[in-house]
Parts: sequence; C-alpha cells; structure tokens
Amino acid sequence: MGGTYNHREVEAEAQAMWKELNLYETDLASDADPYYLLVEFPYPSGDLHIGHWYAFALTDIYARMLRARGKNVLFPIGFDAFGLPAENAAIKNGIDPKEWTYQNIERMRVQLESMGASFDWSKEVIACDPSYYQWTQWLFTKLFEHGLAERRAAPVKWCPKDQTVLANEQVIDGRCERCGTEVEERTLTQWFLKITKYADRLLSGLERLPWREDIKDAQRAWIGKSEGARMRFDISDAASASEAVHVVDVFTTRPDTIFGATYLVLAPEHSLVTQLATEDARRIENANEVRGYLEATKRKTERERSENKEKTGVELKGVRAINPATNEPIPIYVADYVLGSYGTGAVMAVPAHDERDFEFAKKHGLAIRQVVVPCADDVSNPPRPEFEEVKRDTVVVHLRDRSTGKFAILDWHGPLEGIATAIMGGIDAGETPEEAAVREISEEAALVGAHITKRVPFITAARYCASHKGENRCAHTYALLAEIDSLEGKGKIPDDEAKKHTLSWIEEHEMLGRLTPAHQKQMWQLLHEEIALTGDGYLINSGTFDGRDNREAFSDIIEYAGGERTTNYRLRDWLVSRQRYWGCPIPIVYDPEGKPHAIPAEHLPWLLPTDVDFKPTGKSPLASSEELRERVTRIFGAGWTPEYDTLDTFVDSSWYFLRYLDPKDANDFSDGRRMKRWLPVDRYSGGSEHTTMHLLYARFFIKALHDLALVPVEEPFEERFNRGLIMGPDGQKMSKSKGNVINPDEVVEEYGADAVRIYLAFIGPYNEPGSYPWHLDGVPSMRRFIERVIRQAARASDAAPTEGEERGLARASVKIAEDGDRFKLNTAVATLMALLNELEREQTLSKQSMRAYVQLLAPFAPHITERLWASLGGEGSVHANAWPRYAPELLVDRVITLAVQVNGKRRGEVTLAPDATEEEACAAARAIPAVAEALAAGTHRTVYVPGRILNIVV
RNA sequence: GCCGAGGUGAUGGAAUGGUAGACAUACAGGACUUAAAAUCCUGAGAGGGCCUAAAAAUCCUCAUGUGGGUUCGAGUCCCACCCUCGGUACCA
Repeated sequence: MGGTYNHREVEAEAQAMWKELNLYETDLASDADPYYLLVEFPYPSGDLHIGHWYAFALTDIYARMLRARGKNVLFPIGFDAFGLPAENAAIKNGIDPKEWTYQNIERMRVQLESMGASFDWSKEVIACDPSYYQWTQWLFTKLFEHGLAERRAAPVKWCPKDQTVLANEQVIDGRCERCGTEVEERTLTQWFLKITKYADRLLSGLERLPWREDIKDAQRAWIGKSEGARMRFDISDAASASEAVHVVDVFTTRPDTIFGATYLVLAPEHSLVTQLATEDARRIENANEVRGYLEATKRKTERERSENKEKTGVELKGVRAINPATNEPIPIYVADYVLGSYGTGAVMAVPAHDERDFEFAKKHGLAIRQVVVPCADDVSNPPRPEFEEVKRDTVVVHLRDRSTGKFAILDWHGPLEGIATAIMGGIDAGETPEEAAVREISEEAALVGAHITKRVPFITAARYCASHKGENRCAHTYALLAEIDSLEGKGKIPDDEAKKHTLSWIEEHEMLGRLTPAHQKQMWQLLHEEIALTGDGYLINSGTFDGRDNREAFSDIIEYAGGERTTNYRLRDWLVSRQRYWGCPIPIVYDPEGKPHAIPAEHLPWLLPTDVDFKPTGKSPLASSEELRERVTRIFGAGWTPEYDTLDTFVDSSWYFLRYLDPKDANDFSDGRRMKRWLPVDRYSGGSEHTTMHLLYARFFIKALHDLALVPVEEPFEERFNRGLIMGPDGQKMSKSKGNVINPDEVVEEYGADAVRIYLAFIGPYNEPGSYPWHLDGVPSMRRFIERVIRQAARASDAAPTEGEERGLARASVKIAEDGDRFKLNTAVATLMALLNELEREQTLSKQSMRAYVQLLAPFAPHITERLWASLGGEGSVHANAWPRYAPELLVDRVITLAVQVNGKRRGEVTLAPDATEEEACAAARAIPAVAEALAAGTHRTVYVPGRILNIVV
C-alpha cells in the first residue's frame, strides 16, 4: 500500500463496530445535557446526491463534536416520503407508489450509512407510513375541531390538456411541467389551514430568534404586514351626485394623502365591476367597452399579466365616487394593476404620492395633486428651538451650459462655508418662480439670456436656521432647469457676490456627489426623472390639516374622512387540498347534507385506498376507489361520502420533528415529557428553498398546537442555518443536461467517505448563503491530508509529549470547538492542517499527542480515526471519548511577536512577553532603525495595545 | 424597481478596528527515481531601490470593487457610486 490505505475496508470495519456498540442511539429520558440537532428529512428519490452529503455530513461532524463535549445529542433521520415523483412513476411505469417509495428508502439507507453519519436510526420516521400519517390526520382533526381548518371555494391551477389540477410546484413559468400547456385558473372547493390568524404572531415571534437577518426578512416579506386604513367611498350617478347608489371600501397605507385622491380604481374581479357590467349596466355609458376590457383581462394568462407592466384600464363612465375628505366627485376606473386578491380589491388613487397611480394618471391625463411636501432639516445648519419659523418661497436653479454640458455649482463662504449648492434664492413678492430664477442667475452667476427649460411639478421644503436674522426658515422650493448657450461674454461677478461664493462648472454625473443639502439632491433627482413623492413631509391642499406633519395627522385624517384603521397581510391562508394520490388522506367525511365531519380517532389511520386509477381525469385518484366509498358507508352509514383529496406534503413536514421524540407511540403523536425536555430544536439545518414555505408552515403548526395545549413551545427551532449550494465543476448548477453532476457514490468509492467529508467541510463556511463549485482536485488533496496523518501516527513513539505539541493541541481543541459552534467547519479543518504541519516538524512525536490529534480529527473523518486510535493504543471507539482538554495556561504564549508601527505603518516587529509594559515594548522597539529615528525626531506619542500593536505617532 | 447578502491573489477561502492573503488548490523550481507516479523541500500579490557576474537576505512604495470620510491605525466603521448573487414583485 505504501502510505496509502484501503478505505473500503476501514469504513466497513468502523461502521460494523458502531452498530455493534450501538453508539448513536440517544436515550431521550437521560438526565444528560440534551441537544437536538436536526436536518431537513430527505425525499426518498432513491438517489443520494451531493447536496444530501453536504447537508448530512457537515451536520454529523457537529453532532460528533458535541457528543465528545458531553452533550446528549439527538441526531435523527427520516423520510419525507409522500409526494409526486412516486405518483409519476406509477402513471408512467405502472409501479405501485408505495413499493417505489419503500424501495428507494431501502437504497437511501445504504447510501446514507456510507457517509458514516451518526444517525439514530431507532427514531426513524417515514411520512407515508400509516403509523406516521395516522397522527398527521389526528392533528388535522384537532385543527378542524378548533376552527383552524376550513373548506371554501378557491381558484386552483388547471391543465386543460391533462385534465388535472396541478400543484403550485408543478406550474413552471405559467405552464404545466409535464406537457407545457398554459395553465388556467378554476374555482374549486378546497381545504385551508388558517395561517392568517397567526400572521402577527409569526411576525413578532421572529424578533427574539437568533436567525440570520436575511432569513427573517424573507419571512417578514412573505407575511407582508401593512398598517393602514379602510376608507369608504360613496358611488353615485354622475348626473345626480347627491344620491349614493353603492359604496366601495378601499384599503390604503396612506390615508394621510386622501385629499390627493383624484380617482378610484377597481380590480377587474371586484364585485361592483361585475355588477355594473351586467345587471346594473344601465348606469354606465360604456358598458360594452368595460365588458370588452374584462374579457381581455380574463384572456391574459397570469404570466402575461405579470410580464406586461404597462398600465391599462377603462373609465366607468356615468358613475363617480365621492372623495370623503374633499367631497369632490372623482372618476372611477377598472384597471388590472389593482389586484382582486389583495386588500379590498379597490384603491383610492393618489398619483402625486404613489408610483403606480402616478404612471396611470400620466397615461390617462388624470389630475395629480400634491398634498405632502417632503421636508428635510438642513443637517449642516439645523433649525434652532429658540427661534420662530418663517415660511419663504425659494427657487433652486440647475444651470446647464449647452456648449460643454456642464452644470453650475456654488461653493459658499462665510457662515455657509463647506456647503455646495445649485444657484438659489428667494422669490420676491409678485415674482413667478421662473422670473426669480432668471434674476438669481444674473445675480449669482452674472449671466443673462438663460432659458428656463423645465420646472419640477412638485415642491419640496427644507428647514434651516437663518442665524443672522434670528429666525428658522422653512423654504418652500421650486426646482427649475435652466440652460445657457455659452459662457461667452459673461459679466464679472460683483465683489460682494464673489465674497459669498465661488462658481464652478462640473460634469452632470458629479452633481449628486457634490450637492450638500439633502433636499437639493432630491430636487436634482426630481428634475431628471418623473417620479411620485412617496416620502413623508407636511400637508398642503388638505383643508384644515394644512401645515401639519403627515404622520402626526394620520389618525385625525382617518377619522375626519370616516375611515377606520386596519392591518392587511399579504399572507394567504394555506391551501392544503391536493387532487393527488400519494399523499395523506384528509381525514374528513361528509354527511348526507354534505356537511364535513372529522373522522373519529378510533378510525385512524384513515388508510389510503389501493384500488385506484392513477390516470389523470381531473378528479383526485381517490374518487375512483370503490373500497373507499364502501368503507365510508360501512362506518358512517348510507348517504355519507368520503373526502377524496389528500394533504399537501408540507403538512407532513410541519411536525415530523415532534415524532422523532416518540416515533413508535401508537397512542399519541408524541410524548409530553420528552417534548418539554427536547424542544425547541437547538439547531435546524436546511436549504434556503425552504425559508418561506416549510419554515413558516412549521412555525404556524407549532403555534397552533401550542394553543391547543398539545406542544409546550411556541417556536419550534431555536437556531436555523441555511447552507450554501454545491455547484458543478464548471461553476454551474449541477444538472444531468449539463453533464456536470458529481455522483458522490463514485467519489466515495475512489477516495473514501472521510476524504469527501473533509472536503465538504473545507470548501467554505457552512453558515453562509452562496455557492461553491466542486473542485475536482479537492477530494484527492483531502485524501493526501489523511495519508499524512496516517504517516505521523505511524512514527509516533512512547516519548513524553513536548510542550510545543501540548500548546498546539490545546489551541486547536478550543478553536475547533468554537468553529463548530459557529458552523464554520472550514477553518476548523484549516486548524487541523496547520497543527499537522507543526507536528510534522517535531523531532519526536508522542503517541499521547497523536491520540489527541486523532480525537480532534474524528468528527471529520470518523472511519480512519477509529483505526488510528486503536493503533495508538486507544481503548474502544474513538467516538466514545471526551474532547481533549488542556490546562488554560497552555493557551497563553510565553513570548509573542508584536508588530511595531510608526505613524500606522508597519516598520518591524519585536519579541516580548505577552504582558510586557509599554516601557519594555518601546525599549525593545528602539532596535528597529525606523523606530529609533522616529523617537529621535522629538515629540511623539505611543499607542500600545498589549499583545496587539505598538504604534509610535510622530 | 424594492429587500437582503456580498465584492480580498490564478482558484476556494482566512483575518474580536491592530503584521492582509491563514489553510488548501493550481503553478514554478529542486531532491529522491533508470524513468514516471507518490513523497519531501523551496518559491510566489504587484512594482521598485540597494548590492551584484547573477541571485538571496534586507529596504521602500502600492495593493481587499471605485471615490470620499472617521481613527494613532480601516478588508473590517460611516457616506456616495459601480458590479455580482439570492429573495420578491403592479401587495395600494
């Protein structure tokens, strides 16, 4: 073999030994310190890919580390075994989904064992097993009994070619994943879990969780909480505005802008639109046009509607809405930029302060009325509380020189030193903003003949202190763009103006960076792009509210306009009905009146029938089961009918981690005492694709079960880590069509499981998002590392450990444990490699030190370390031993190398005791020529941070 | 568009505000070998000065996307901009 080893033999031997010693069966009742380490259970595709390895092998490293550190670790495994691939196999090849699934599970168990992972197989959970789904069903009936599951009509995705309902995940870019046909929407009666009832708690529960901010943010965005108000608009005939014929409620987050609501928009799906287009059509003059628009919208696929952002719509002529704040009649439009499914399906449009309304208003020539003036305090010259505020009208003029394309900028002197602005000044009595602009250009730049080419349609304001006048000013600002043909023949700026500022000309792209006052920057932007003002400020054109802060007046305006505060969520109730065979049957039966009843616990598990036709017919395959109908009649009586749908597989995975605690219990879904001891899960590792759906569903499930007093915690997972993605060697996502798929079985066969584990640990930090390309040289190089360890173990002698060995091991044992806690296993491996480099340089190497080294390596390379442990005289399994511990003084170096800087630049280093005084450090540093020179130069001070740096500042 | 994360050698990546590039990979040179593989040793961010026959050591300058700032000291903190990746999208 010559320096190499037979990994197949070593792995088989170690795995057999663990089985014999039963090393990883966790005693759930033990008093030892419990730690629940969870990885998302895999779907049994029958093909263990590199992503599975990354997920399980790295988590296993931490499990092993924690056991050595004295924790009683629960590291379970199971299978998320319901789902579509099994059913597709049945349709395509006529294989029984159950048989297909269990065969795959069998194959995956073997593959999973090949990783050397320390799973506790005695707790295995299989979601499609009746002993598991019995309890999925039981929990569903509990939710149903407490009103958290209900049946109602809802739109679903429908493939017209295959005559079947599709699950969301079967719809890819608006098309059926199997045949590529455009998907339609149909309305069917479906089961929902009322997750929206928990929206607020799902949101607030996030706050104390130590999860990464991006994960929490994704959940927050999914929940989509918006606080605002419901406002009521009367609808009347345009001819006789006095008599209201309908009312429309709108949801808005900006009731403070209601005085600027210049039209109303209804979604095409809004009930009032349907009514006005059909039975009440006499009220509108253009009913045909409206019906045409509704038809056109309906024909648009969801894809087209989201792709084409062009805002279309038609006015409902003949009816008007009354703005409850101004009492003005305003036009009503139907437009598909308003969604029927969000809020009330109707909005009050405030084009001045909403991007979408702004765009629509410009296109349709609707009134744009500014009601909020953005107002910023000038940070360099803020208003002072002791002064009165005075309003002034001012202009800001951006002057462009047409011959060079450059813009004028003023650098101010005197009290405004350091401030750079465009040309600006007050508007005198009787002047228009344009006239003031021309005057200011001639005064401040001594230029005549400027043309005003543009004026921003909105005004902004800035508050600042005019200390020379003893007042605060609130400057109402009009922004204008002016152009001048050339600077030829420009006049000289008079001395008194020149004293105040310096005029210079700069490139367009430099302006934003140069302008200092925030509101001038904003004006610059408004001058160049037409956008709505969505920020805060004070109110204008708002009756008695004029001058007030928009946020402060928020509630008063709601009250004034007769609205009420509400909160709206983006989160929808969870649709759990699937017209699919290979899922958990919904445990419901219908009485002869069609009323749903929960199937009593004594009839659970409510078994999935086997006499079914898998061919897609548009109905659930369960509907073809004779046995199921007979079963219902037999148990519940004639006229009773079964529920044919099955549950979304996300229901199965919302509670599996509870079942791991008591997987074989035939009388309960889990065990109360064990849940108290083991929940919440300490660390949950998974893929970022489950950030919103699975993680949110599981959190909801646990909160609901907590409220039913079934589970002792409110949050299921204390820590959550989303791992990165392993890419192909070409840096692309692995896929069969690209031919860049790495098959872990082959790599393991060639280089061994230990090398693959170390490689995956070393590839990068596990606790960060991102992706890592599979480096083809990576695994062989880890194999070489293992072989170097073997060579060192072979040369270890009975000599006593040297201090150098001990110090190295002491440092590494602490560092590796810390890295494990942070899930940064890449630096843990680097530490092991660096330590090996050190040990190789030692003249002699003791068996005792090498045993400790092997222990530190054992979580990463669990197989080979068993053999090395034995060869070094270790007893039993290396994995049954406590993590090496050393005296704390070994962690403190006798001497350290201290960097010496002069003026922050490194000029040398000195060797010192770690607790050397400043005087000692300086004395030693004199030996460095640059330091001696600096010290001789005279006045200086020193910054000394013991153990870190000595900096001499001249 | 919005939200989030991130830009460090040829590559993956290290670095509580304190010697940037740990640890690897790839690369180059050398040793061993009949030869190759394996193994071991050495080198290496870029540029320059000095000394030289040539080199090494030594020394200096510049370097963590770009431009500013805070600090004795910035990859790390602050501001603006550019780019990449992830999530999300007419959510009122």
